[in-house]
Amino acid sequence: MPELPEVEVVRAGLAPAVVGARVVGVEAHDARALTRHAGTPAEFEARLTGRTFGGTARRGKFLWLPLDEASPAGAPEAVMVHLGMSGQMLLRAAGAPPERHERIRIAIEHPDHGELAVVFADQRTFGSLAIDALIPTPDGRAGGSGHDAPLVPQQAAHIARDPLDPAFDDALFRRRLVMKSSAIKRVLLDQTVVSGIGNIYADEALWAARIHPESLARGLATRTVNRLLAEVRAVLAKALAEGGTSFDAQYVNVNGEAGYFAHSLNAYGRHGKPCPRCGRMIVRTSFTNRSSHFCPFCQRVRAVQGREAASADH
DNA sequence: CTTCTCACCTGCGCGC
DNA sequence: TGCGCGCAGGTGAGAA
Repeated sequence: MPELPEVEVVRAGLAPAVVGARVVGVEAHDARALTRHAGTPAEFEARLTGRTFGGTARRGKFLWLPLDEASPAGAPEAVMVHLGMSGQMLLRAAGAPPERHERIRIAIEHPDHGELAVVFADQRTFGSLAIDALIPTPDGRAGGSGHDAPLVPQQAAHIARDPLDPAFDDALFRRRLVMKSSAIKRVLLDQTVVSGIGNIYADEALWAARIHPESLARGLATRTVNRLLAEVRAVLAKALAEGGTSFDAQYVNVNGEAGYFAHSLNAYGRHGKPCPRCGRMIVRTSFTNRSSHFCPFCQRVRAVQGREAASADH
């Protein structure tokens, strides 16, 4: 369940069960679920057992659970989680039967809630867990949402802050857009420019801002970029409030429940159906091994290559 | 340097 | 029923 709202639903769901809980057992069934982890599955199990979770944090689509105790070398660490395309973090009763596509099970003991199982299940195995070092943020601000520490996992340090992060720098985002000679949709999906946006919310935000996905990023007027950023925030916040987007049982919260934002989609997956704004057909085009969905009438290409330099400053 | 393609996987729904 | 094909919410190594 991969974009920002879905990952945030998972983070918020894990927090009450995990913070303050001690790991009493780890079973890593599948080494593919540890592709981001430097050691072996056995080493992961041994290193995590006995540790205590001190919080939950998220930046973009990266989620991490800081550990109370430092590493033997004295460095702060966290369990880093990336859900990939199909990962799930599920909370289950201790000893619950194996989930479909279960890859890793972490048995925990919480002072208030007793024994529980945290299960990482993942059909396509693009997601993974890792024990990763926490390093200081360059700006000294909190590393992500949900936790105050100015630390971020090494593996997530190259990712930009997400648009719902209070420390997100709008002016920096605008400056970086002006330097990009790519289509705006490609830039929205570039996690080093702005994190948390994936294929669904990119299409939704571009539809809401009435911007063609192939518009040249550096050709957008400042007011257009500001409108886009506002729509990105609006669609992410609304999707979060509705529990995320679920098309099937794949994308669920920690209790296995689907979100209902799929009912609020205006463009994504709606090709051949009328645009909710103008009534003309939404189209689908192929885009980097995936699809873009947009309204060709509401979303025109304005920023034509070769003309953008003259009109970029507003 | 920047930009872009492709591999990494499993499973589902569709047309034949 | 079965089979092949296209498609799916992401990422990052390596090529251009």
